[in-house]
Order: sequence, then C-alpha cells, then structure tokens
Amino acid sequence: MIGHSPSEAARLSGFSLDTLRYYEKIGLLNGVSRTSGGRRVFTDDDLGWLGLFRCLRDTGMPIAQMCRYAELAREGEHTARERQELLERHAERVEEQMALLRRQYDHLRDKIRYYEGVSGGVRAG
Amino acid sequence: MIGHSPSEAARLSGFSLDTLRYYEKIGLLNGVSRTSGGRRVFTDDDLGWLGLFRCLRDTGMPIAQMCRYAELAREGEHTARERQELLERHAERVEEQMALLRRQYDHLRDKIRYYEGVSGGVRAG
DNA sequence: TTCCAACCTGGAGCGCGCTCCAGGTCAAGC
DNA sequence: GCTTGACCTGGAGCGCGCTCCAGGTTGGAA
Repeated sequence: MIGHSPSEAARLSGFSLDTLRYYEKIGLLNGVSRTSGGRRVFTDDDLGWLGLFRCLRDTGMPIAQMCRYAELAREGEHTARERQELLERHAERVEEQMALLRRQYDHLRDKIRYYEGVSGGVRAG
Repeated sequence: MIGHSPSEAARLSGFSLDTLRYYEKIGLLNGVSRTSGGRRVFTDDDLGWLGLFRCLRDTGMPIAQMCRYAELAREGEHTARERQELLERHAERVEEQMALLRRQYDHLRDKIRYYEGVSGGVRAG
C-alpha cells in the first residue's frame, strides 16, 4: 500500500502523465492523495481503477460512460446492480465489435489472397 | 453497371452522403462520374471501393493510409506488391487488435463475474 | 547550498473524421 | 409552369480524447 509517483503510475498503467492529470481533472479519478508539497501519490487502489479504465478504454467505452460508472461506485454499494448492468451492456457491445472485426478481418484476408494469386484482374484496388 | 444515386450509394455502403462527398474531396474516391447536371453517379466499381474502405475503416486503418493505398492502385499494376504488403501489415495490426480486444473482454467478463457473486468486497469499482 | 529533474496549475491547441450550414441548382410529378 | 426534394459547393464547426505549453514549485543528490 506504499504510494506510487506519477511517473510510476504512468508506467504501470500505460497512461501518460498528462492523461492521468486529465482523468483527475474531469473527475474520473477521484481523491488522489498528495504529499505535503502537493505532488500526487497513487495508491494500489488508484492503480486498480486505472487498470479498469485501461480495460474499458481498450474496448472502446467512451470516457463519459466511465465517469458515470466511477460516480456510481462512489455512491456506494447500493449502485452495484446498476454498475453491473452498465458493464454487461458494454460487454455485449464489445462482442458485436469483435464479431464485426473478425468479419472484416476475413474480408481483408480474402483481399490479400487475391494479391497472392496471379497478378491479373483485380478490381476495386 | 447502371449507376447509383448518391443516396443509394450511401445506403449500400453505409457511409453518409457527407462522408461520400468528403472522401471524394480528399481524393480517396477518385473520378466519380457526373450527370450533365453535375450530380454524382456511383458505379459498381465505386461501390466496390467503398466496400473496401468500409472494411479498412472498420478495422481501424487511418484515412491517410487508405489514400496511400488508393493512390498506389491508380498508379497501375506495378504497385500490386506494395499494395499487398500494405494490406498485409494492416492485417497484422488487426490481429494484434483482436488479441487485445479479446484479452480485455475476458477481464471485463471477470469483473462482471465479481458482481454476479455475493455483493461484498469489490475493490476498484 | 545549489542544482536539476520531476512535478505542479490553468488553459490553449491539436489531430482525426466527419458533420453541418448557407445559399444555390436540378429534375420528376402535378 | 410550379413545387418539392434530392443534390450541388465551399467552408466553418464539432466532439473526442488527449497533448502541449508557460511559468512556477519541490525535493533528493552532489
């Protein structure tokens, strides 16, 4: 539970320093503690949140929705169901996203296969 | 080989009218023919290109790179190898993208599973 | 004590990919 | 001929998610 410096938090989370500050500024990251000199100290719990944000961002969740989730979590245990539903709906969108990505990847592979064949008669690129 | 109206092209390609015009403006879509009155007529070949652009966009290729590809295609058959390599490199990035997406999806599902368990002791959201 | 790298703040700026708008033209149906 | 809706152009504007900047502070090492 020793704190982490901003640069350490950046390294561990994969977010830039500016992004960490930005996340705090918009209220996504809440209550990050400070040294007496005013410098941020990230706890393991903060890093846990950052890990979640990393997951949600990588799967395409808009920041506004992550803010909503974080806010719910701050409101306490009685919002657990709503948070769960939020994540569930997101997971469903991710599934669609994965399906689309796979379909288009297959198209792309087909296209490449045309090029691998004899070099004649390829249309539309 | 009958031409398609702009709105038809939009419907068939899934791009908006504005996007079709934008793609032509930046030179991604090239040489779209016109009626005597100045209105666009999209050929099946144009739609083929739009289908490719749809595939590439859905898989996250930046527009600049699609422009590069289209330009190469215009230069003729001798750029076939370079185009193939461009697509191949893109396909590899898509594979990484899919792997990341799956990993993060699994994390997300883990997270949801915590909520499905008893409602106690959940950290970081 | 002095140095310097890491950190702080508020706010402006940016890159991307569209999206919207004003003001005008075209053409099919009545 | 008139209406109406689809279309045209050039250019401004937007939403997102950062990213950068200026100018100042902090704090550990030499």
